[in-house]
This record gives sequence, C-alpha cells and structure tokens, in this order.
Amino acid sequence: MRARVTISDVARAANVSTQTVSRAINNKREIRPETRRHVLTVVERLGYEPNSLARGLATDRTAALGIIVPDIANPFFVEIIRGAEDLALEHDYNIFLCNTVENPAREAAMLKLLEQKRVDGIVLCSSCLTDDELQPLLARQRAVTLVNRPLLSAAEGAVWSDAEAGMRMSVEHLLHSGRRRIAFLGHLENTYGRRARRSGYESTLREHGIAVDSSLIGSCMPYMKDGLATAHNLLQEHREIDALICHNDLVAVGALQACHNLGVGVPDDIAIIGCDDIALAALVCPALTTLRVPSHELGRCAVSMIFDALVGVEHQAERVYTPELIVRQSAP
Amino acid sequence: MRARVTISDVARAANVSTQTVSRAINNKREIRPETRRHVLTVVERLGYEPNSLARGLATDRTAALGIIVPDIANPFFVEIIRGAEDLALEHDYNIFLCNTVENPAREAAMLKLLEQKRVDGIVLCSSCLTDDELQPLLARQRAVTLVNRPLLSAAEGAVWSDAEAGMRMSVEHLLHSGRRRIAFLGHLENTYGRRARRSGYESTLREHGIAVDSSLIGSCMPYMKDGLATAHNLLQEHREIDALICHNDLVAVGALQACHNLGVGVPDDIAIIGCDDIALAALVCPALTTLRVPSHELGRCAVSMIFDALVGVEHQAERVYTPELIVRQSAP
DNA sequence: CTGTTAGCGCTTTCAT
DNA sequence: ATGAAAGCGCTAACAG
Repeated sequence: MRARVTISDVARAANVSTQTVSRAINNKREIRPETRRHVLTVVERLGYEPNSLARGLATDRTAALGIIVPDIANPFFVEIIRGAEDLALEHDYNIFLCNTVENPAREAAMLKLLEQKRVDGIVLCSSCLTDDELQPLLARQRAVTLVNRPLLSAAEGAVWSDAEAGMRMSVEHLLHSGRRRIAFLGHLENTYGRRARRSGYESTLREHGIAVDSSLIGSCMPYMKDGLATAHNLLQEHREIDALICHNDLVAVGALQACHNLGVGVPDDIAIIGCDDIALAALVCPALTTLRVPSHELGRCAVSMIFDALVGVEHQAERVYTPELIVRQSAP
Repeated sequence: MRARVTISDVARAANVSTQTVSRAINNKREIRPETRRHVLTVVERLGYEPNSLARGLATDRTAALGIIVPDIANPFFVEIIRGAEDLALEHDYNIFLCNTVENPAREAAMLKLLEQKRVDGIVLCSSCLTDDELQPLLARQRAVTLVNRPLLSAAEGAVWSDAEAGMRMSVEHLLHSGRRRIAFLGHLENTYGRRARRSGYESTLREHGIAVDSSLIGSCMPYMKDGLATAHNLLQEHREIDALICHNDLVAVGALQACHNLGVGVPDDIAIIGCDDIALAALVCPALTTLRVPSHELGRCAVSMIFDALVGVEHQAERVYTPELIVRQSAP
C-alpha cells in the first residue's frame, strides 16, 4: 500500500490551501465553482479519500452510529438492523454492528467501545442490563435510543412493540378456538420483552378464569434448537397440552419440529403461535400463526429519533407499536 | 451529556503529565507501578474513556476491522461474521459490519467507506465485483483478505471452500443412489462460488456420460423465497426430475417447501441437496443432505491472515477447505 | 521513571 | 473567495 494521500497533498497539487480543498470536498459555498471543479479533479486524480478520524476529531462528529443486538442470527434483529441501516445510509451515516450473544457483560463492553469510537448515536436492542446498570452507561453517550424496551431518562427515545398486548391476542385467539391447556415457551425474565410476554400470558389466562399452571411453562433460550428440545420435553411430559405459545418464531419453528418428531399433529392435536413474523414463519409447514411486529420500522424509527436528538429537534420520545396477529395454519 | 473527559483532565487531576496517563492506560512498562495505580484510580473516578479517533490519528492504527458480506440474513454469512468477530475480540479489535445486499455498487461504496474509517483490515466475503474492479479498490487498503474467492495480487490472503469439489460430491452421491435427472438451482455467475458450482455440476455430469440439459437449470437468488418459487416452476414443468442440487441451504429449504406444496415426496420422488450446512438444515423435515463448509473457521482464518499481515509475519496466503458431504434424509 | 515538544489530518476562526 | 493560524485528543521521540 502506498502512502496515504492527505489533504495537503491535494492542496499542493492543486495549488491552493488545504482550506480550499476542505471547502471543495465538503460542498461549502464560499468557493468559486471553477475552483471547486479544479480541486475535485485533483482529488479524483490522486485518489484522495478524507481521513474520517481526523475529520471526526476536528468536528466532534463521526457520521457513525452503533447498533447493539443480542443475536445477529435471529432474523428479527436482522430486520431491525436493516431498517436502521437504511435510514442511516440515507443520511450518509454508517453503522457499527455489535453482537452481544445475550451476554450482559459483553453488552456493557460494547457500550464502552462505542463510546471510545465516539459514535454519534447508539441503537440498543433488547438490552439485558437492568435500569440501574444501564443509566450510567447511557449517560455518557451522545444519543441512545432503546428498542424493545420502554424509555429510560438517560436515553433520547424508545421504541417497542407492546408484547403484553400481543400475548393477550395470542391467548384469546387460542381460547376462542377452544383450546384450554395452553403452554408457554419462554425464558428467564431479564429483558422487558420477556417479562411482558410472561405477564401477558398469565394475566390473560386468569382474566378468563383459567389458573396458571407453572408446569406448563417451559424455559428456553430464544433459539430454534432450544425450542425443539424444550418443546419435546414439555410435550412428552404433558400430553394434555393443546396449545403452545412461543417466545418467538425461531422457538416456534423448533416446537413445530418437536411435534413432527413426536407424531403430534399441528394444528389438530396442538396449536402453535410464534412471535415476530420472520420470513421463515410463512414458509414452514404448517405455516405459523404469529404476531407481526414492524421490525424494519422499529430500526428505522430508532435511528430517526437519534437524528432528531442530534440536531436538537423536538421529537416524540416514545413510540409503541401494537403487534398484529397473523393467523395461519398452525393455529387457525 | 456532560463534556467529555480528556487525557489532560486526568493528568491534571492526577498531578502528572498526559504522557504518564498515556503510559498507564496503555500498559507500558516505563512507569512506576504505584504511579500507574494512582493514575488508574483517577481514570476510574473521572470515568475517562480514551478517544479512539485521536488515538487512531496519532498511532495510525484503529483497532478496527471491516467485514463486508452480501447478505446479513443468510446464516452462512452470520457464522463467518461470528468467526471473524471471535478472533477480532480476542485481539481487542472490533468490527464494522457492512451489508451489500448483493449490490456491486454498494460493495464498492463500502470499501471506500472503510478506507475513510482507516480500518486496519477488511474481510471481503463473496465479492460480486470483477477482478479488475476489485484490484484498485483493494490496493488502497491496509490489508484485505478474501473469503469465498481465490487470491488476487492486491489482497493479503484468501480463504475459500472448494465449491467445485463440493458439487462433484453432490452429483456423484446422487448418481450412486440411482438418480439420473439431476436439476440445478443456481444463479447468475457473478461470483467465484456461483461459477464454480455451475462448472462442478456440469463437468461431473459429463464425466459420467450424462448430457447437461440446460432446461434443468433454474436461476434464482440465494434466498428461501426464491428457492421456493423457482423450484415450484421447475418441478411443475419437468416432472421427470428426480434430484435437485441447490446453490445453498436457504434455497434448498425453499425447494423442500415447493415439493411439499406440490405433493412431491422427498426423498422418494426427488432427492434434494443443499450447501453450507446452516443450523436450519438439520432441523427441517426431512433433514437436508448438504455440504458442510467450515464457515466459522473461514471467518476466523480470514482475520488471522489480516493480523499476520499487519505485524508483517510470513503467512500462507491461500487456504482452501474441502467441503464435507453430510448425508441426511433429503438425499440418503 | 517522568515530562516536554511536536505532529497525526482535518476543520474552525479569523484575516485578507 | 481564499489563506494562515490554532487546535481537536492522543502518542512518538526525545530529554532529563
């Protein structure tokens, strides 16, 4: 690699000051059009690309955002990332993607890392840190928006879908179709989404006069593999189960496999409902009934809140979406 | 957000020079242990996080890598990313993830962007640019390794799996099990992997005395949805097909759905083979026969080549893996 | 072992 | 419309 071309190299070659080069490449208007053209020709000829470290140091802006997700292998988060990326790219921003692998320590480390990189903003998805852990970490950042979690005072905004309402829809849909032994495949309650699902599931059952049977609640990580294993165990031990509500679609697809392996018919013997409406949900067989969450929009909205905060525009700090029940074959 | 704490703030508060602070936080040994302890206490108390822009400008190192993939929704690339990330994190490096969405213009733009960010190295996966387009873009980077593509002179290394050999295994496996009308679901030949698959498929058929029938070659993007649609059309028009080799597992899972929808039995009526061995391959029903590619290792290896190049260590510039045929129910 | 000086490449401010 | 000087926050090189 040859030595980097700097702004001084361009200035020298174009017979102008570095300042003029700066004006030309940054589309300032205090420059004669023909001077700009001349400079840009030289920029092109020398193959000059500005050093964004130097630029960031001088301007205190990096034109970069960070996005932190718990699992990059989950299409739900991929869709959020894409939504965020789309809007970011429209503003000539780009994105540092951080994958915490559901690890709280790693989440905290990523937050510090992004701070060091001086990103202009951070989209934090499905954080598994507590409010108390989060507040100090967020307070030092320029702008943070929370996805899948309600607002904290140290954040500029929050956008989430009402998971509790979603669970209500799922449970009631199953009750209406005559199911009574409704099991739940969820997880530890270390995130807002997990707590909300659990509480929506339980309270809706109770409202309909059905006692919550904790032996019908399976604990599993939100992965397909875990969904398969946990559903397998649960269904073997509880033959009476006639419906299964899953934390997300990955778990639901795993549960579908478990049923297949056990010779349990879906939806005849057992109905299954997922959550998120990832693309796979419509493709499996039987197709999954699930809750559609506007994942792409979630990401886009989170980034737009960051941009609003950066330019100091007044904006709505909270945005809640209500999920939509998409009825397919797995729970007609 | 309060004003950023800088190294001078720390120096002042600790009653030392900025240099001493620098030595303390960078674990240099020209510093008295107790001075270091003292400085680090102040660092902690003030909540100082070094500015990596300033550091990068001064050292000409950013401790950041870039990774460019065509599709972040494909678990195969996710696994490569994870492999890369794992090794990067071990070295306290972090990663800029760039998603080209199979768009060559965007790939080129990402390359320029990473150049501006002055990343220390780039892992470029399944590039869809030609050699001629790539060479000048790579020449300006500090270190680039190519994944899923053979070496170019402007790159420090390349690591890929022998897709042609993989296709040979797949075709021969099907021939041995008595299949004769073997269709192929692939795509435009704008990447090494795509060309190699196609040529492996065709040459192996010919070697076994079977003429290549181009009407048995379906063109589809490497997505599940496209696999479903293209397989559906192909199988409807060519009832005689008794086997289907797919570009990757996503396409194969789509094809599986198409068979299901058409009432075509797998593997009785038709055998299906995928490629990559993503987690989903083992979970669908029937489980997919596929080619295992060491995706995690691909990412790890690419990053290790970058580190070797950065420190100037002599290293093997090319690494080719041979895929392994994993026989499951879809093509026993 | 510690401090001082200079400079990384850019933009901002102030002259002209 | 253009240029000169200063500084962003850090570390390398040198001095002591």
